[in-house]
Amino acid sequence: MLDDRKLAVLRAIVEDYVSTNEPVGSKALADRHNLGVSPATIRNDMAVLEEQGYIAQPHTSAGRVPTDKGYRLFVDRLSTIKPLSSAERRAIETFLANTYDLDDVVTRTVRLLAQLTRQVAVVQYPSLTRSAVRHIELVPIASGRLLLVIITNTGRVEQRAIDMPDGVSEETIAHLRAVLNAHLDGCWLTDVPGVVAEVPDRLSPDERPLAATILSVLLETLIEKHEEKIVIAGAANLAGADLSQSLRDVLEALEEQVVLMRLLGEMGDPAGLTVRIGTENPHESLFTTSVVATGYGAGNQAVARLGVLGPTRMDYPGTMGAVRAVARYVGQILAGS
Amino acid sequence: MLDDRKLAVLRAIVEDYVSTNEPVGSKALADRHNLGVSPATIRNDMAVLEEQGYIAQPHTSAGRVPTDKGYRLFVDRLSTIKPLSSAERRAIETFLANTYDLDDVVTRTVRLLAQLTRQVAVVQYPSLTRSAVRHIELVPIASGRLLLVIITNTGRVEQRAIDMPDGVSEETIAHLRAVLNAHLDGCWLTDVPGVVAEVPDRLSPDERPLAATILSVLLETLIEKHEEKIVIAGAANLAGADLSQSLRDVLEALEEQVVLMRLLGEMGDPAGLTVRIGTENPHESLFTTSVVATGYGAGNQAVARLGVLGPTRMDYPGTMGAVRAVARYVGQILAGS
DNA sequence: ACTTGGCACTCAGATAAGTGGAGTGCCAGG
DNA sequence: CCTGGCACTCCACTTATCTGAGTGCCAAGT
Repeated sequence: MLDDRKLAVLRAIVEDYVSTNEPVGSKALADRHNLGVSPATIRNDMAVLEEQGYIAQPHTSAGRVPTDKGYRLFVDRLSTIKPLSSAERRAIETFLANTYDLDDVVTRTVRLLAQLTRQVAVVQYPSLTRSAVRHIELVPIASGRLLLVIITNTGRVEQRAIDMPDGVSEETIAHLRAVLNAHLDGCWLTDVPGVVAEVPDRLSPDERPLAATILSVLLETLIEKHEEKIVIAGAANLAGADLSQSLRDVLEALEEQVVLMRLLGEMGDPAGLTVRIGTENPHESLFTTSVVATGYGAGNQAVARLGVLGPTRMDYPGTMGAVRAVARYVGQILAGS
Repeated sequence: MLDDRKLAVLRAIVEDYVSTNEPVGSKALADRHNLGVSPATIRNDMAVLEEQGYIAQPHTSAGRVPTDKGYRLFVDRLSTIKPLSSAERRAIETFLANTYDLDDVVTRTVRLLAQLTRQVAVVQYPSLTRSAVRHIELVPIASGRLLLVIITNTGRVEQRAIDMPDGVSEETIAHLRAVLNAHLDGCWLTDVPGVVAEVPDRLSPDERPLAATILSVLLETLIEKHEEKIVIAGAANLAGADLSQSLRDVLEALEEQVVLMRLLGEMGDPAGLTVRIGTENPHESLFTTSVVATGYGAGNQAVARLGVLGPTRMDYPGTMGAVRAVARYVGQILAGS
């Protein structure tokens, strides 16, 4: 129902509007792109596109602007992901070279993405589910509290403080530590719940209450809290873009962990790029923004997501290229360290 | 040179301007505050205040607006820190109750401050210098790397990955771990450098290269990196305030660790409240903002700083009250856990 | 059946002009 | 030293007018 030329017109409208930020008219289109037809013909095509809901005019007798539906079609069928320039590749490499640890990788990645796309970058910490327990440490700290530290083979460290009943001896703690490590060392996180269930059998009755507390905290930390941490950068880039929605709402949404989680999206297609446009977003404050996200992780195992958020009027091919490239590169780094 | 009434006029101008965000004129002043004199008299006083640089008019025949110098005088001599309402006190307590660990305390504190003051809150992680080493862990992770984990008695956990030469045995690592803990357990961080210097003597020659690497990373982590981490919240609150400076610049400044550090200020007067107004700030992007900061820490030992940033047109007494109250409360929590 | 030039029409945004009113400075009298 | 009065200034707001980019539609051309 949309012939090739109409699609070409839509593509041209999206491209022009993205680059100029002004409603684009039939004459301008005919001039800038050599579509081989006159403005009048383009007007007819635009009328059809508008009727189908792909474009709209801000007011009578202004040019056309793509709708969310128009961007969607553009992304799905009319654009090819733009590979990075060599300068950009070099930027990635220098930015991510010589990373120390996971925190370091994540922090640099989010800044890199923000800088590369000139938008707001969002990076989720790699999930723990693909990693294994490397070591568990129990350390008494002041005033009847115990610090539980879990170290994984991906270099991630989780910590939680636990209230401890009075009169627990150093020996008890040492024993618990030994037992926990004996059972859990090398254990895949996905197997932890099963293994944990067996632990109490190896303990003397008076150790069990404390052990129960520790184990429940341990499970909670590893299983439930395992995907919560998200980091953002480049909020300043929102100031330039004119969100019709009040900027404040968007900034507020970005400070809510919960919203951020949903924004990166369920891991439906972990590896592939996800693009969510305008009202496709899960939160009303983000109806004038688009999100380009993808999974990433060591090798090709996607264990977390990263992406960028910007106005719906964004350079999709470029942004998608940058997101994909960064995800791949970070994957290599995670695999190699 | 400024008699009492002129000071009262200045105070009234600041208060009115802060609450209305509009230049305040002589008539409005006479109406809203009972200064006991006529608008004409106030006009004369205002002329003097303007000549001295405490207030200014945006244009002829508009009301007056306080200058940075005017705010400074107001803060120094004309205002008393406003104690919190009981509702606010309750908010603090519920917000900070049942905190798990240091991360938790800091995260909640920064959000609390942002919410309480409706401005941007900035919290620096407590410095390590007042704490002692509780435990040191060495954990081999994938591909020739070693994870150094340092746990302090304040519940803080630091981690760094270290490249390891090939062929280091588990026993070597275990021995190093034992030696390190034997020497450093309970050691005040300020004493660490001295103690570290002695360690190599207790090691066999083939352990020394690796040990040297570990020790240098350890020193670096504890001593140099110890004040870097800063957390902010409430950036959305900037959207409401109309910074004459482009909002973008301020947001950008807030993403720079370095700027944030200088913004909280040198620990000149660690305990007291510091107020930095407009051009007193260290960074040009922040010339239209003010910062209210203070030191905080377990007990009355100030080991880090926290504060808020907002437009120069801010409610100084209220903000100062909130900052001071939060700092005190966090101090109690840190001392008690 | 599609394309094209022509033409009347619409409407947001810019420019110009007019008006109201808040606020000032200054002066002369209490 | 304070006060009321008065002339003056100038921003902010409203109204009026104009312009031009862009459209929709139609009739003629291919």
